[in-house]
Amino acid sequence: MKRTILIFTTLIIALLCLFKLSKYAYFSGDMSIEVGIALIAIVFFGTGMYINKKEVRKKPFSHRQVDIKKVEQLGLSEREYQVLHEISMGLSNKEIANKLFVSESTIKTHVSNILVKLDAKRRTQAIQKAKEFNIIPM
Amino acid sequence: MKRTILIFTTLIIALLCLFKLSKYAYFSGDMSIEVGIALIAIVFFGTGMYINKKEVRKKPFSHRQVDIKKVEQLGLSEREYQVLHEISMGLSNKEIANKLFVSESTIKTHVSNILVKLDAKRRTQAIQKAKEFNIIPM
DNA sequence: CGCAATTTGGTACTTTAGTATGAGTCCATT
DNA sequence: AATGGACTCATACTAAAGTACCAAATTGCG
Repeated sequence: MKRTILIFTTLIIALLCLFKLSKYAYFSGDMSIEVGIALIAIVFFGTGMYINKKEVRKKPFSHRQVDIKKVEQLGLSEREYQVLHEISMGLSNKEIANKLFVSESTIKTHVSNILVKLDAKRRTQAIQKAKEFNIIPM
Repeated sequence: MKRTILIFTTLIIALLCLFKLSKYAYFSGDMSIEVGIALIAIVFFGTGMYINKKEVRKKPFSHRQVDIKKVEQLGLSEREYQVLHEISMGLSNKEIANKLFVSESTIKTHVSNILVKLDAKRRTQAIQKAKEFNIIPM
């Protein structure tokens, strides 16, 4: 964060310098104006990308953590979320049923509800969506 | 990639418009010049951050690259790897068939071979194993 | 060229997945 | 006590997925 402030300060100073320089440059031809604008555009474009990349690098795993809020937002219950997790581990309905000590029918019901809530047609698509929503650990 | 080109085209057009506008604005006061430059700076700064964020989102696990050696090691053919990728995207056999312009039978054959080679019982387990082997982008 | 691997496609079959519907239990809130 | 949500389970059904086996076309390579 300190770094961002520093970069911004430097940028503002650079901008002010450009203002001063531009006052002299404006009357030395039309080309320099356009070149100047293009330069500013490129510099700020690059800076924007640079700062963003820095931010992402700082927290490379933050967006990969489980987003509990998203789970609530989707209306997934505790049990449904459990089942979703087991699905993502590649288990069949029967295997999940054995693991959670319930019948396969129950798992089927849960899976159907999960598919509706995640707006998925198949369990594989549910895995993909869950990944996108960051609600399963990858 | 197409999107990036589109955004850049729009930006260039916007820039050219600004050039035209600036020619009239330059002589209507000193403030407008600085405001104009600041605007360009902000717009390009924002665009830079936006595009970068998009790119990062597209390949959030770029540092965990696809292990091509592992693909060969597992004996997965080019086509099989393609199909595996589509499976991981949550597509059904029929959807994959349509996407790759082949019959569903062909996809079934590929899937069966994939499951044997990955030692998986289901396609969901194949996805899980593929993740472990780092042979699909996560 | 000829061989091997890949890719494609089919049929017939079994298994798993998913839908629809209904219903009983438990538990917290009103 | 009643209502609603979550969890459970069942039946009956349809739709995918997956297996087994076979076979033809294609492609890459020595």
